[in-house]
Amino acid sequence: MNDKRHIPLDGEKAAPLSEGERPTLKTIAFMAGLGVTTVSRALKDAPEIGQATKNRVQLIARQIGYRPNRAGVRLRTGKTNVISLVLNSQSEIMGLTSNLVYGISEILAETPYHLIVTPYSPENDPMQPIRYIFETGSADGIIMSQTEPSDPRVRYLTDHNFPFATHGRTRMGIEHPFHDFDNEAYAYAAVKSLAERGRRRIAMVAGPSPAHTYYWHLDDGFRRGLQESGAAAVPLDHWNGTLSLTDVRNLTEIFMREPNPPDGIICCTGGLAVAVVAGIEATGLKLGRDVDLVSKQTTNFLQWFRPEVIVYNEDIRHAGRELARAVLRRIEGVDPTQLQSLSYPEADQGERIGISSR
Amino acid sequence: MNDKRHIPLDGEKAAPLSEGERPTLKTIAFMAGLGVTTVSRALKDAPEIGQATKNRVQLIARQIGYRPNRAGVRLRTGKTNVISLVLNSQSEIMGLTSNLVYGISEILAETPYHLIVTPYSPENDPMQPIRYIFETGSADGIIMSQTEPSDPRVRYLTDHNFPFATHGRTRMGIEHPFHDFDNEAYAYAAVKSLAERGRRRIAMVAGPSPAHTYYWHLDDGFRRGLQESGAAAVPLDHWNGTLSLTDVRNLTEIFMREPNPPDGIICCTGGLAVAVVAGIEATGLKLGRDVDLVSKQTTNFLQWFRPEVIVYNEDIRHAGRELARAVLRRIEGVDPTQLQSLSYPEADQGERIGISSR
DNA sequence: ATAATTTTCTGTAACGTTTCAGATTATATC
DNA sequence: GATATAATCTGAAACGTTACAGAAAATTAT
Repeated sequence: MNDKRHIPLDGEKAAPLSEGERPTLKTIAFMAGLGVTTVSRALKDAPEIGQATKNRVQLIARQIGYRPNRAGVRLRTGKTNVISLVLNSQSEIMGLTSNLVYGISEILAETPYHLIVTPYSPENDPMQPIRYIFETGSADGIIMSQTEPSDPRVRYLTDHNFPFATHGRTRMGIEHPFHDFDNEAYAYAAVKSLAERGRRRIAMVAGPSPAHTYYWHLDDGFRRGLQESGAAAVPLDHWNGTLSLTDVRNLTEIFMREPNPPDGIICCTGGLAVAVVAGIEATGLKLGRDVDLVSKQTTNFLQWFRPEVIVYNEDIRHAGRELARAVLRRIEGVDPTQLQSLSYPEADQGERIGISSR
Repeated sequence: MNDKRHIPLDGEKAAPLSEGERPTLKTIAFMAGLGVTTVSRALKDAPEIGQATKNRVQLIARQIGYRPNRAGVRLRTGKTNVISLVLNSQSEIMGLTSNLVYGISEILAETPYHLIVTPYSPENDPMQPIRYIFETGSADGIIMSQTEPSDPRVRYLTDHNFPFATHGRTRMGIEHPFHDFDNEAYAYAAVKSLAERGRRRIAMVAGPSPAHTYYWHLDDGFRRGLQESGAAAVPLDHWNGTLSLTDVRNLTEIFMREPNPPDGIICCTGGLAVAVVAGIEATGLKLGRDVDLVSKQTTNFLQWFRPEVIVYNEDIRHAGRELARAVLRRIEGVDPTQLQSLSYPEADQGERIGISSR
């Protein structure tokens, strides 16, 4: 079979005398005595290239450490091999950004994709980075967080058929890839664990964001839990959307001094829990005795802070992995309904590891 | 002057009938009745283009929302307009990654640069991502952390004259751009504040990384502080390099139970402080009474944890900004010695804001 | 008015890749 | 042995940009 090599005559093709230069298809073509087209196809295992040739070309490519020029591919095909992570640079739940980044990177590391991080400050329009990426075609897919029940970004990208995945769900009748923590299940479990401890008057500090979808899931789970356990909800009025932790602490203090304070509180982030604990303790009440606190955390630290806090963990790194897988598969054309996943609250085992000290 | 427009004849040039397509130089050239070369130059204010033409071209470009195609520029010029942030995905000091990213992004937002994040897992060779970026030319500059006193990455990039900036200094006789927190000043200030409170036997938990440069700076400041204040160092033997926080807690407990325990401890990260406090309290000793603790933190949370801890802040977002500015200027050819900066410990004001609750 | 000079503009080529439409060679068919 | 068919391979063109060398027009000098 095709054993005769095509020996190139001297000067038949411009010899790429590239010493130290990065090898290109031309380099390989020259070395193999083939055309660049053939090489290009051989490297991607095209069926119209002979097996022997493919092996030969691939061997050469491997030997000289050929790596396709991203700009060349991108210019010709429009494929960027980039995933863009778009997030709000303000609202940092402890370790959220880093773990998302690391989780996504774990998946992308085995692909040709690079990860571009595109933060936007809260005073800017959240649509702006989205439009930019779409209009300039600077990524093949987008991962975004801070999802809202009716999210214009989701509408825009869906309308334009641009691959994306959201951290969090929407409620707008559009099927799209997402990964979400099951906050309904969390709030439900939280109520149950309080009820188990005999707590009957329960309040939930759901974070200052009824704008975000998770608020409603929490609320659903909260209600379901109350219903089943027969405990009463203690409403937190006037806790508007833009509270600092200090505000939360002070409000908690006022709140706990009112007649009939709650004996169980549910927090949706570790940050809130810290502030709420400070407020509780300012009134002289004692955690675990007078009042129990359940909190979700994304980084193992509440146990160090107050071991009495009942903790559920949300694994953000896992979310990052799921989101990365989802966009990649969406880019491949997989149906959005196949790319929706939830993760569930993990009751903390009380292990005191996790905040890396390095 | 030059008022006569060059009116293109019908069909003189291939009319780019691009409806909905992204505008390119060709589009503008067609609209302006000019050559693409002229347009290209007009957009970058080249001196050989008439002022009137420049204005006209720039107006058109603005109107139709022209944005240069990154792949085109990159292929032609080799300029990627990308900065790569290379970091260890394991060693996460609270909020370090996110704040670095946000700080860098703040600066890059006003430039054409994008930020690619390239984490590497600790089991991989730290040189690998560096080589990849250099060999594939996938960025114009690198920002990296986890700097070591004799850092092979610094040597490699310097040898290859590739722009970079490090978070942390080296001690290898190479002048390179860096930004660093003045750990010497911090350790010194920490000793002084302990001495002020009458503490005489001081130990330092400098983190498990004598491999990293900052360890030595801490040590320098520690010694200087002791010398000036006449306090004694309590050595921490057998605290080897890979301790979990639980290990730290347990070691602290053992340590504090030995005869003549320290009455002042200095921690170099908030994570360590948490574990050390837990160890101290396990022995029944009381913070602020029996022993004082000074810690550095990169996120406001120690005050919430134990208000007794004496806190100094390290502003990582600021570090990100400085590092971004440094690489950018290095890319422009500015001398490395001009691109070295330090930031100084800020004694905490005790404000209880900073952990965003959103 | 003509030549010399400056100013302003232009087409071509190249960066590295893939797609298209063929071209060449080998193999099978009659 | 000629022809059809399949299997391999190929050059040219294009993606959008910039560098180069040069052309055309306007201005100045003679």
